[in-house]
Amino acid sequence: MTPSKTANEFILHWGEMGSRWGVNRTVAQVHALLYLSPEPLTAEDIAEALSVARSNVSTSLRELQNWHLVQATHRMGDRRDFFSTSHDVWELFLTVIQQRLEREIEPTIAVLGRLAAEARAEKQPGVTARIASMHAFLQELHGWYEQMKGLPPSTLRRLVGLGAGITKWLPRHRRPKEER
Amino acid sequence: MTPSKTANEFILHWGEMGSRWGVNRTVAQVHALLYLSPEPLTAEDIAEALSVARSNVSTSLRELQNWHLVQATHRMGDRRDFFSTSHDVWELFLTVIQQRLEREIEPTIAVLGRLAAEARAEKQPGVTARIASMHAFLQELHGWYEQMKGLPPSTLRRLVGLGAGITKWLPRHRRPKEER
DNA sequence: CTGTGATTTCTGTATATACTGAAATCGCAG
DNA sequence: CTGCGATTTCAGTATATACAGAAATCACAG
Repeated sequence: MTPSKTANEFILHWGEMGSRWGVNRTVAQVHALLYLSPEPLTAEDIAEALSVARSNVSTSLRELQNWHLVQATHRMGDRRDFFSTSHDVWELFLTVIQQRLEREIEPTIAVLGRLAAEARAEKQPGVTARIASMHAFLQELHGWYEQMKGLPPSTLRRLVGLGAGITKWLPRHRRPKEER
Repeated sequence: MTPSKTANEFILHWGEMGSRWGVNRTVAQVHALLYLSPEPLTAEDIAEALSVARSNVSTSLRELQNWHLVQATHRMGDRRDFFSTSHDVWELFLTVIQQRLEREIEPTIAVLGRLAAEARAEKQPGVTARIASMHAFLQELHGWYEQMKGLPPSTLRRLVGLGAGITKWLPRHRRPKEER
């Protein structure tokens, strides 16, 4: 299972991208390999294709499974695990967003809520205001995502396709409801 | 300029978040400190507040300036640089998005375009299709952003505020319940 | 020019993380 | 139970990156 030259370049680039976004290079490479592969691969296939230790692949696969990006499947009469990932880019994207929200954004929102209260108690109006702004911003973004993820994928794609064009369909600007 | 206990917690959390997203911890902390500070700070103020070497602050500030997140200002009769960042969270967010697009997504789109062509030339239909899907996806997302960034901030906020509610305004397309 | 404070650059070191290879564990067949 | 392939865990090592402190540079006042 030696990837072609092109596949290899893709995998290397993806690994590079991963590490820039806080994802372990090998983890990203494993995912890229599975994404390109037409059929599920064993851990050993992967180790060989990427020239990394078997144990390293094992860890990376577990990580990818925890992120719900990779699934293990089985074959009759074969005790090995076969790993695969979705080929639907939108699905992958939404999974990553979902996970990063759950693991990082939601806890951060909780912390900021607490810190805003603390700053208020400490009578630090400036700090309070800025922490609260950040808190409100993340909540807003989170709420937006929560609504979006409920939409059928086709609608989602359509919205992205429209781009700024959606403004055409909006009713004339009413004063936005400002809450405290 | 010793930050209060709450401010400190905010800064530490932000540093932690930064490193999860591929941003140097100190860089993120410096930005967090400036975000909370009511007025511009000197590099020395920052080094003291964060207990890091002056040189480290210098490097981090340069990085933040390259990202257009921090600006240097000056005061009459004072040779030192004073550094500040916007207190507008939306503005900060859009700046980060813009920069990451320019530095990472756009180059990636270019690479994927080339790789898709290569794979096609190599007669690898499966690989070609998957690289092309990824390429198309990133282009779509990029195009969407390009259109969105042209909108006035007020419209942008309004769209986020609407969330999935926008679908209510879309013409001629099957959607759950309700009619426009 | 010279001196001085501010700032940056540079080099070596520390630290966090990734990674390997070996050992331990698992799960099943015989 | 025993043996064996598959997988995971673990401990030590390697590597990449962050960081400190010293040296160099800069900018300007006198």
